[in-house]
Amino acid sequence: MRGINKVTLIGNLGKDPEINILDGNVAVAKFSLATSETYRDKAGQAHTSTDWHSVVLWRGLAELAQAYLRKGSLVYLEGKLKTRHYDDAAGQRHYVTEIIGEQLLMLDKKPGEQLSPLAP
Amino acid sequence: MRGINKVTLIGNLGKDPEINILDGNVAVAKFSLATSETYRDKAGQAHTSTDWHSVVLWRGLAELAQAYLRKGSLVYLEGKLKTRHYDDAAGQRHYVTEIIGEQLLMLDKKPGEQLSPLAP
Amino acid sequence: MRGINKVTLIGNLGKDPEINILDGNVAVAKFSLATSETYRDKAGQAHTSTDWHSVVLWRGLAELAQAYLRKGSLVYLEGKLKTRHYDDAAGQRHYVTEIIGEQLLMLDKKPGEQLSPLAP
Amino acid sequence: MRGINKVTLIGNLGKDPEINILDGNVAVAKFSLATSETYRDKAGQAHTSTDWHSVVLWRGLAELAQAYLRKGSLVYLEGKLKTRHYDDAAGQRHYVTEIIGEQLLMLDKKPGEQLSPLAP
DNA sequence: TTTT
DNA sequence: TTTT
Repeated sequence: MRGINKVTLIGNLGKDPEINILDGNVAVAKFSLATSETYRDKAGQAHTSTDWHSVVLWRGLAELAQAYLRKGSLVYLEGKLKTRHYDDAAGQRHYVTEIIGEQLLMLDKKPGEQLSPLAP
Repeated sequence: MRGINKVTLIGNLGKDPEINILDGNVAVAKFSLATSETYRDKAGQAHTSTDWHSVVLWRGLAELAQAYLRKGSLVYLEGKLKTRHYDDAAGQRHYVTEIIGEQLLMLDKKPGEQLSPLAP
Repeated sequence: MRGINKVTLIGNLGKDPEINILDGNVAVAKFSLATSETYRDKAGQAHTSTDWHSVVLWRGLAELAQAYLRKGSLVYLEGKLKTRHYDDAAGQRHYVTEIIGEQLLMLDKKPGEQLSPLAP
Repeated sequence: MRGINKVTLIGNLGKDPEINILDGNVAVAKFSLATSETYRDKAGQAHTSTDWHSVVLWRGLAELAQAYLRKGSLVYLEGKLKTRHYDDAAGQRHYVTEIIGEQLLMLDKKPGEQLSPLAP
């Protein structure tokens, strides 16, 4: 049975994306994305709660991120959830859940806007 | 700025859900959900890849899970991503990403079907 | 500026799909899909409300529909909204909104299940 | 069987929203929303295709639209599809499909931005 | 016109 | 750990 594994986020980048070029000239971009929601407590007081998401983009989407995304950029992102694991020096297993991006929309890009280059 | 944090899954429970009743008679259900996709490699060979997701349901949805979901059940689940952390005995920080369910559809429930009780 | 145009439905076919083969051997399938929701009125009485959607599938998805979908089938469908128009004999313009399917999951397909052939 | 009926749009308003106040002081807002996508033809030429959607907002969301949305505004909208019908003077039945908004995000609102009042 |  |  096939299934559905889909994530939809609208939020802001916490930092500039980190770009790596792998063997075969394949680009990978990673960044944290913050999604915020506001809610009211029982006393009617408004609060903001923020969730952070680890995003990974491959190939063309990574190149888009390198060219157009910076700390603070507002994006729409669609992708799938993947959880991988590694074992630390003490032999403890760690799990890392990432969103592998499949569609990206830049929501605050001004046409022709000049961007500062990414730190190397 | 408010954002969007939304997950949509269709998949099968790996085991019976674990139910806990917290203070104030609040029910919580946890289970792993498998989403599978099939793809073809360069040789045209079909492969199945499965992702596992940690799902948490609260209150009414947890009671639904207790009453109607079992190992193997096929469900549609909508929710939001939350990542929490804890420090292990060696002082290493671990991150855990869960999907907090907000809408649930049972896709293989037969009307009047008799379910085995959950293990205590 | 690019945008997002996405529809997600889970529901049942009202009738068998209608299949047409166009020039160039391109298959098109059309069917109505019912999505139901239950709600409670102010008196606590449960009601069911049903919406009907016009679905259009092209090529491979149309062939899937021909082979595996029948009246009553339960499906997950993802697609985009398209509104087209035509003028009737009295010169009045009519608008028709359809969902062009992009992803289809059969949710009640039994493996190896034998299906009655579609009426010609 | 309950189902899923969900629409997700990101696009721009074609005109200022039309606001009506019904009996019981219930606000309704209506507007057309354009979603655009770019694609390349076989010759590699880029084209833009636009779809128009009829959006209806009720109560609090209608008041939000009145206060903050204008022609050209960029919004994220989630809602459900509803198709209603009416018969014209010639006795022909017309169908109208609308998106009943359930969640709205303003994607280009500057904090404190001054908006021109809606035409009465 | 579907389904529970 | 699921399912087809």
